[in-house]
Amino acid sequence: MTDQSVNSSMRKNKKAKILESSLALFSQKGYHASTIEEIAKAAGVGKGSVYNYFESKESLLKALIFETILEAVEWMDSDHDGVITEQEFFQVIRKSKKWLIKNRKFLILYYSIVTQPKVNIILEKELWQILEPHMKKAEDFFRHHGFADPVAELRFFFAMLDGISVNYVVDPNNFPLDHAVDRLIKYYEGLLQNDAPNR
Amino acid sequence: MTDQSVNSSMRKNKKAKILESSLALFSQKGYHASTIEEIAKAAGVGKGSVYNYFESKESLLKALIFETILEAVEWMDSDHDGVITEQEFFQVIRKSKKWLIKNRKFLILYYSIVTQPKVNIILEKELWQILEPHMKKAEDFFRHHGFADPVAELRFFFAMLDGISVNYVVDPNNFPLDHAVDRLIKYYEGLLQNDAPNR
Amino acid sequence: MTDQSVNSSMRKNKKAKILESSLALFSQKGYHASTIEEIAKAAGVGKGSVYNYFESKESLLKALIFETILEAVEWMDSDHDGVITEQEFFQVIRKSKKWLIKNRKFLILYYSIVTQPKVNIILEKELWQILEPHMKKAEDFFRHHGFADPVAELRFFFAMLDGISVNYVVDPNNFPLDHAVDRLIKYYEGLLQNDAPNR
Amino acid sequence: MTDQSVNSSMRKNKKAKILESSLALFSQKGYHASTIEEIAKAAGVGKGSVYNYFESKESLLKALIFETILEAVEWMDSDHDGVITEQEFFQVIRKSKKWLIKNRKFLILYYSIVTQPKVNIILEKELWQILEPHMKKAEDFFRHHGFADPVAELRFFFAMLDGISVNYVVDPNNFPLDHAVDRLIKYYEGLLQNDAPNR
DNA sequence: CATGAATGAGCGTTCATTCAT
DNA sequence: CATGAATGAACGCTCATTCAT
Repeated sequence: MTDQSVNSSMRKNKKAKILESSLALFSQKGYHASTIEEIAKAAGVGKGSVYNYFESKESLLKALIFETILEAVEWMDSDHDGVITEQEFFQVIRKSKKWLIKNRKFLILYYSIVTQPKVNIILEKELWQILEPHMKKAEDFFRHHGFADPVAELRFFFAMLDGISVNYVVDPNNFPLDHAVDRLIKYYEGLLQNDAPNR
Repeated sequence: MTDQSVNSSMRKNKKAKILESSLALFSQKGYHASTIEEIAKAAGVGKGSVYNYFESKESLLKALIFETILEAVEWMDSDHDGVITEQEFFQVIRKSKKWLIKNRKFLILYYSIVTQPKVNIILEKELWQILEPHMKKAEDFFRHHGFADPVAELRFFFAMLDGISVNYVVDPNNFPLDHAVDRLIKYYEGLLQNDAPNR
Repeated sequence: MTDQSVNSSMRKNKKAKILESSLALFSQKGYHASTIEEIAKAAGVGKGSVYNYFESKESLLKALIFETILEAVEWMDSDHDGVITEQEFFQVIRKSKKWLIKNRKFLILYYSIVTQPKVNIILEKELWQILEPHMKKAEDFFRHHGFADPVAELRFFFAMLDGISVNYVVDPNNFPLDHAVDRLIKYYEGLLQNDAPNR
Repeated sequence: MTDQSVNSSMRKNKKAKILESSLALFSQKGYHASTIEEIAKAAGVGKGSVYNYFESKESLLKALIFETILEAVEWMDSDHDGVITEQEFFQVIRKSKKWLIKNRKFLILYYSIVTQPKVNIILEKELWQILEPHMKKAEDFFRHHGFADPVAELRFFFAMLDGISVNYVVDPNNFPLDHAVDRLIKYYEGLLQNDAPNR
């Protein structure tokens, strides 16, 4: 057992603890309803300390989101060769499921933020810079498989993932996640093997 | 119709104006970030007047949501015979698209609310009472078409709708709504016509 | 049975009803905590009507107080000959007791008002004009009975009455009103019959 | 003592300053008519600071009342032997006078509060717990002096004190406090020395 | 006169942020 | 860096008062 694996609350650094407790609170009560004092208390630090690590409540939110997004991108994109194979495509879906389960709290927060235009605009630009290269690769994947409109195809694909995702995070105990992911995989298996029609 | 009844701004009654402006603001800035004063000003009424029509900010939110949900249910469920035919099923999808476009603001609000557990709990129970009978009918539809797990099937179906919905409302200018709806329709056409495999 | 004796709520005029219900509410919840709307509702009239009879909430309060004070003065001072006899003096005490019981609500209000300097100043002057002549007569009573400082004597006498009064109105069920009034009467009987010492 | 500890206005701690200024305002304008902002300003602190020391305006009021009551009980009851002698009884009266003068503001507030049933109920129970043991002792005093109804006797005694008290605090410049206290003392001297009649 | 919808000043309270220690 | 007392802008909400009907 390495030193880092010692249980969370024991010796994580303060910044990480603050991120952790703010994620827990934001996802549970919402961003506005969570106070800096609660976050600090949950992180086991003083209220003022939060401001030693983050400029403001809003920048804490941003940091939280980017941290997880970057982590996710990293995690998904294990192969950096710039091309997505069919095998990798289905791999991503399966990985998504695991990631979804692990990052439920984050996703709740993410969807509640992303649905607020005023807030969304702030994130949008920066997020896009991170995600764009990966999107391009995914577009190419659909393009190379002969889809007439790979951009639309990609957005539809993400819509399906979002649909599953949002339903799972909101109701993790009842939503049939396995069933849904299976359906999605079967769907794209059919679509990709198929000769032409749906493209 | 007397002269006084043609008063200023289109003579919509105040309650309706308040609902309208609060929907606009809630969907744009979020529930918490919108203030009663803004809502009142946008509705062209005094701050205190809001409280002549709604008990509190929260009850205004609730009213807003239930009003639209009930309208939607009514609108979707034109045929009250208790059974959904295949034709009606595809009809619902097509109607959904129109409703989505018309109720974009509402949906933004809805998704931002539904992803906040604390708030969600308040709505959940009451909403469920309204929606349950319709869900049962939809379940029966899948059951009668030979699906092994109609409940899961239904949730998957709604996940797909949610996926399209949430992507459209967040980015209406770029999301390929028609493409996505077409894909969805084709998918279910395949699934329903098919002899067995996917069920 | 005369026409006026028909039960209160039946055909009292509106002004009287408003005075009645405001007294009930003011004494129960306090002046500030009672709203015009409550008063109006309790009086069975519209909110706006209160303003047809009284200029403001404050003037309603004033009217309430002066009305009862004048009534009380009238009631106490049945004999207008300008002189208080010993018999009349004890009569007043006994009458006070009855009045106390009848006007408990008023007295609660009165004491809560009189203990607020800012408010009290408003009343003080006007009240004094009403009460002064009667006070003079009472002073003379003590003076004629040989008290060295009739003004102080009078104030002490009223302090005793106030003491009994405030204790009774605050706790009418437990305060031994009869006992207290008896003590007071005996005390003054002793004082007045006595030859000299206490004066 | 460091230099910083001699800060501005006498370095009374903030909580004490807030209590002081709220007492001044409550007694002058009444509880409801005094605002937190005024209190804060008078105490030389920010509005928000009041809430660092007191949960709410109401709890500030309660703190104010209990603080003084407890102090008073302590002050009056110097001898804790559980028995009141005749000498101590008269001592209490004389002490009361001094306390009255010192705590005029408090008493104005106290009487204005105690005459509002709704508010009174909140205090009543807690106050009673503090005062009860002392009342019992006073009851015993009257009992041991042969009074037929010591409970009533005690209440009458407090009524007399209240009468003097309320008249003094409302009109401290004109009310003949010394005269009244003398009268009261003489009265009880007579009553206690006397053989029997009045008991 | 009677009414109650409309109003906005003003309240108690919250909370992100600052800063002296 | 760490802290939490101090702050005041800003909020939701109340209610005395007005006024069109």
